[in-house]
Amino acid sequence: MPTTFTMEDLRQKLQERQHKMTPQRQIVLQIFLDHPGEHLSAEDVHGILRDNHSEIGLATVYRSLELLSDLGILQKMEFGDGCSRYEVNAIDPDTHHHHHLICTKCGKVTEFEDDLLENLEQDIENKSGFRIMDHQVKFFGYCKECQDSVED
Amino acid sequence: MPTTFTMEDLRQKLQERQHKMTPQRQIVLQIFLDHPGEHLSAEDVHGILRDNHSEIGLATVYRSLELLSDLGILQKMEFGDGCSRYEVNAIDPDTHHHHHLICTKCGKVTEFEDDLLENLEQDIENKSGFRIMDHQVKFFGYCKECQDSVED
DNA sequence: TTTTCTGCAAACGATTTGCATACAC
DNA sequence: GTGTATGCAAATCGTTTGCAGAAAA
Repeated sequence: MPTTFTMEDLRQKLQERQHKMTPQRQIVLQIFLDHPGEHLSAEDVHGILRDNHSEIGLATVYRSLELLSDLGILQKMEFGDGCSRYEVNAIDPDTHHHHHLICTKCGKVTEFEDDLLENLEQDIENKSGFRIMDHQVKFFGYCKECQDSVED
Repeated sequence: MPTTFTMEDLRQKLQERQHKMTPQRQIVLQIFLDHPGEHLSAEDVHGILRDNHSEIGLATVYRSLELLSDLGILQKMEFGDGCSRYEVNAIDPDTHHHHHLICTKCGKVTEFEDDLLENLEQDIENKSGFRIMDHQVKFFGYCKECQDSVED
């Protein structure tokens, strides 16, 4: 059982919505499969494509990122650096629960695997009547490396 | 004991950093005190000021919002609607832990009070060595009102 | 009076859009 | 063939910045 999306998943999800499987969309997805654990912006993707000598119009990159997000293949997120960033979702919607640790000094973003929020989600649904489909958690602080230089 | 910031806190924090107490900064803070539980953007604030006939240059609004955030009085956040939004922090850094429930259908953002993440934070610090200062949690799903119309 | 602020207008950078062409189905 | 996607350039929109005048300390 694959833990992440494949090109075949893309083809299938595109078909369901009468969208077309194009080389550009495949390439954009491939970039994310080739860069696990990274949080790529549209410019990042565009730059990687340029390096690969398989350039795609920036507007198409933006359109592909939005489409892949709509299809649930990518997850869109903001880390406060002025642009949207994306990463591949896990296929199982219950497994893609990792949190982001954002260092407010150096800006580095790392991940932390966890599923402790399951209980919390249930609790929130019960108390608020809100039907939760997904969540995003960001922790702000100082990464190991920056803690040394912080002692003020 | 006040649960939120006052004008006097602003004066004090500004002094500590040799910044000046200006009418504009007071007015911007006052807007937030007058609109508890709302998540105002720079444009929102600017619009409210216009309605109040106490207009302030938009650039100044942006500068005030950034300053107030730096002072820890406001909290900056993104809900994916293309602009930064702000709300007043609680004074006690341990009490300002409410989560945001974002309806992906109508876009409404509501709050949910909770402090269940304390344990989680400790756990993360132990396992990752990351020193956590703050966190933000967003839940995406359907609000009560939208659940009725979702049944697909 | 010295330094920091404000307001305006211009600059910016990320993202979106219109449109003619190219391509997937 | 038909409808959707691409690429380009122009437009948009939130936000930042330079600078001269205004105001706080």
